[in-house]
Order: sequence, then C-alpha cells, then structure tokens
Amino acid sequence: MSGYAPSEAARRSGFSLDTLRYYEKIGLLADVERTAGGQRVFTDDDLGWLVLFRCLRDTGMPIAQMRRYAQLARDGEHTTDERHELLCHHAARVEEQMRLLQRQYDHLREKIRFYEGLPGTAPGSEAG
Amino acid sequence: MSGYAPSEAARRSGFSLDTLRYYEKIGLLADVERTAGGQRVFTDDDLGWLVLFRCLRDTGMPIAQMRRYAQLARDGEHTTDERHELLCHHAARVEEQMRLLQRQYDHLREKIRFYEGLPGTAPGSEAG
DNA sequence: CTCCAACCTGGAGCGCGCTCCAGGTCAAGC
DNA sequence: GCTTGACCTGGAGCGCGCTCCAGGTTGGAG
Repeated sequence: MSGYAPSEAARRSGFSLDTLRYYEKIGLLADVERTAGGQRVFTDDDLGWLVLFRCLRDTGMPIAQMRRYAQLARDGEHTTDERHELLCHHAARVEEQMRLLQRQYDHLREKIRFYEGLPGTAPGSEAG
Repeated sequence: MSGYAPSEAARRSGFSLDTLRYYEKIGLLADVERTAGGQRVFTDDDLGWLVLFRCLRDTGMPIAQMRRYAQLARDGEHTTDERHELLCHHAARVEEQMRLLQRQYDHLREKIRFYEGLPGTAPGSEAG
C-alpha cells in the first residue's frame, strides 16, 4: 500500500521529480521519509497532499499560501478554523476567476462569430 | 472621439503605462501615433486592440500567440482564415481550462465541506 | 516665460515556479 | 561483485510578463 519510489510518486501525482524535490525543499511537502541510503519514499499521505496541492495550484493559489496551509495543518487540530477560512477565501477567489473566464470566453466566442460572418454583433472598433 | 493620452489609455484599458509601452515595444500593439514631440496618442482603434488583448490574456493566451494574431491582422484580409483558426483553437483550450477549473473547484468545495463536519465524503487520505 | 507633472528611452531587475546541471551515491538484476 | 539506471545534493538558470529606474524631454496651466 504505502511506500512509493520518487518516479512512481511523480507518475501518480503528475508532478515532475524536480518539482517533488522542490516542494519538499521549500517546506511545502513535509520531510519525506528516506531509505537508509537517503532515497525518498513517498507515502499515501504524501500522495494525498500532492493531490491537494494540484487542486490548489490548478485553481491559482500561490505557493506561499499553500505553504501556509500546510504549516497550519502540521501545527495541529487547533488550526482547523484558520484552514477552513483560508480555503473559503480561496474558493471565493476561484469563483471570481471562473466568472471572469466565462465572461472573456463569451467575448472570444463573439469575436469568432464575427469571423464566421454571422451577424449577432457589430464588428465594433476594428481589432483584427 | 479619438486621441488619448497614455494615462487615459491606461485608465481605460486597465493596463499600466509600462505595460502599454512594453506591448508596443514587442510589437504586440502596432506603432502608436505620436505628437510632434514624440509623446504617444492612443486611438480608439488601439483601445479596441487592448480590449482584445485583455480578453486573450485573461483566458491565458501567451503573448507570443497574441503577437502572431496581431501580425496576421496587419498582414491583411487574406489571413482571416488563419486568424479564425487561431481563435478557435484558443477557445478550445479555454473550454478545457474551464472544465479543469470547475473540477478542481468541486474538489475544493468537497474539502471545505469536510471542514464543516458535514459528511458527504470520507476524509480520504489525510491531507490537512 | 516658468514650472512641473506627465511623458520619453534603453536597459536592468524582479517574482514566480519551476527546470537543469554537475558530480556523486544507491540498489536491483545479472 | 559489477553494472546501470534511478536517485541524491546544492546551486545556477530560465521563461514569462511585466516593472522599475535614471536621466532627459514635453507641453499645458498660471
């Protein structure tokens, strides 16, 4: 069950080996277990964190904030409120991001419609 | 109607003065008109381009591709097919981006639900 | 005519998030 | 035991998209 070689962890998480090492180096991923010889062994727990990091990264959270979250989690149960709040704030930002993306996507579609000769919109100021 | 000072163009477009100069320098914005003394005068047309650039930028198009699009537009009418295609490809990428964002947002919401003690999900591997 | 805020230029610098490298170590298979 | 590919470290480098700076010019208000 538990105990993945770096390459396996990379494959499963979708992060590169360098990124995994980087995440540990900057203290995002807590110190990863090692073999006697010093090679990393990733646990299911580590993998769980990586899934979370991918989620947060894909939704645009800066690394500094992920670090903060991870640190809070390491600090123990009494930080759950703060972690909850952090995620809620982030979710609100993601919602805003989704609205903006949708709006600009609509603009883009309008522009494309213009190229397809369908009316629907006056060309507006000429920009390509 | 036409003829905006740099600060006005910045205000209207939401780009900084430095960014406007940068966009011209790299050939994204075509050569902007100047006063006798060399100060920029932005036209409605320029503003139209800036609106488009904001749309493309907000949807994640790299500057190199925006440049390509702008160059095609400058090259004339016979590039409309290619421009259309470029925008369509981009729109497809944006759709994928929106799906990913939605998916990860759902994950995030699930995580938040977990903090709120509502069941709905097993905690899964412990990651904060 | 004077002033000063807004503008100009070329070029350096930055913040982010990795990515790559050199030079060395580890460990599984033969 | 030897080979070989995966792994280790510290640190430099990169690509993107700006952002800032110094030192000089412009141009509208008073």
